[in-house]
Amino acid sequence: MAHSPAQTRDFAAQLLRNAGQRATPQRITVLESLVEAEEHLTADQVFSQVSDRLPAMTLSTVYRTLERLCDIGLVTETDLGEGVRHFELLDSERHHHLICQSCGHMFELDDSAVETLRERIVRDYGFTPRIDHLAVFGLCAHCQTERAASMEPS
Amino acid sequence: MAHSPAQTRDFAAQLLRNAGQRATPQRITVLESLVEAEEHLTADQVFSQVSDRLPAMTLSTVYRTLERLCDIGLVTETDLGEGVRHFELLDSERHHHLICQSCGHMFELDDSAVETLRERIVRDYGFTPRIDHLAVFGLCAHCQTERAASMEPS
DNA sequence: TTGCGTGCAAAGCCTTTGCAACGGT
DNA sequence: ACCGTTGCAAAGGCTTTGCACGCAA
Repeated sequence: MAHSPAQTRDFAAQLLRNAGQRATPQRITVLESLVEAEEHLTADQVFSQVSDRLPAMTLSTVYRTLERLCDIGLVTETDLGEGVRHFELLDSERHHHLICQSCGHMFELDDSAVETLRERIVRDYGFTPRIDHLAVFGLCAHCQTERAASMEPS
Repeated sequence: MAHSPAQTRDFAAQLLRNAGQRATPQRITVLESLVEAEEHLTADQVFSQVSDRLPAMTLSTVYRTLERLCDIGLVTETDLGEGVRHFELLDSERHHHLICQSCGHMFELDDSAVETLRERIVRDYGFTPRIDHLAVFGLCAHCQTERAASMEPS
């Protein structure tokens, strides 16, 4: 299932060149770290990952690279409401998150749940939504029963 | 339809006291400005509004007040993806936004479009979502046709 | 009176930017 | 060789925090 390191690097370099971008080691490695992560990372997390292989890497380059990757549609940016942006590879496997405001736990939300919303927006508003990564806040089942219990003093 | 200034102030003070909070002029005026705005404001916008009436007001008090108001459920926080947080009164009139990534224009999205999503999350995940204010990015009808046109050179 | 809330100022974080050196193509 | 990229360092914008005074209850 997984690719060998070399394969991933070549793959990343190809993606860049196909998009008409220069395939610099920095860009390749940033992309590589997102491919390997298979989940959303903050700029800082990308930076630590990449630093291991490119000691001279800087945070500003990470930001500039991530911005570029978003521009060419290889990466999406999501705000999980923590005051930090998250970045992830934009592949066909869209997924979303349910975030419990009480315990902070995160659950994956299947994209099929969002499909209806997407269709209605297109149909009713002629707007093409780009719902790549939704973050929905609320209360998880566990915290919900817990909260209900604390309200029954008897 | 609209309330008189005095009514709004009393209303705001009541809301605070009912929630077990001290009704200080600062808090009342922040709440008041959100009631009058009838839309989402940034902390800074609230600050300018309130400053007119309370010259000694500070931004940090605005932030502390807004945080408190969110905690007690009177206000919601939304991230419209501009690196700034927006706050608004949480009343029954939920509304959402479609934001065009090309022209930046914002359209209102009716809450009914989100109802299905809300129901599915409850049904399939036992999670109680709090979708008070959704921001959906994408392309508006206008920019869409424009983009399509620019891709037909003939 | 008794804390909680506020003003002020400073710090903290994440992110962006200017500029000269560097390195893909 | 050329022009886009990078490293470095500094600035920038939004938000939070410590502390002593002031005020709602």
